[in-house]
Amino acid sequence: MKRVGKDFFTGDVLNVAERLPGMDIVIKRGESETRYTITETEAYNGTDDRACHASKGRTPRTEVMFREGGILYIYFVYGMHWMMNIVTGMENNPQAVLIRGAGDISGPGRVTKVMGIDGSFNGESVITSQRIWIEDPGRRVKIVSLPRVGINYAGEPWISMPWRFLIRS
DNA sequence: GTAAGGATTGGC
DNA sequence: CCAATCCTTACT
Repeated sequence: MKRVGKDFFTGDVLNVAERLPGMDIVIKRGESETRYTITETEAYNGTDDRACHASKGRTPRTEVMFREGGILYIYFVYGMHWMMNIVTGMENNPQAVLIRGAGDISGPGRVTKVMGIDGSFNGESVITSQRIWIEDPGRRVKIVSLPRVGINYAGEPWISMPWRFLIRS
């Protein structure tokens, strides 16, 4: 079993966000497992990062981000899209990695739609879950980092931080 | 209770 | 360019 464990997800969000592209998300439904290679991520880095939901404090929605890394933070935006994040870091240090692309899927809203991810996955542990986890096949991939998308409201310097990570194709 | 706005997407 | 669509948060 190549399932990625707790030590990886309790590490710093920037390290996790940069290393996830090239690893696989595995979704198990019934007896069938589907693998999607992660192609794009973004890091949301603690209470100082004005683009991170946790910068507004510990609320019912952001509560999962304050827990120990390795669980999912799933939320609903624009009245139609689910966003999937993996919480990272230690307890009380709210961080998460947004999954923006996997396999042939481009865009975070499409990722959750194709994978069947919704609010029922919020707080679920990718370390122990029997329906979603991460595997590391040991692929060598080149990573490009760029500014994050859709967070202009956060202002500088957060708009310009190169915390979006993609596989260089 | 009310209001504003969003870590997006698809269509014009 | 802009509408869709509803949840979360802040404020009265």
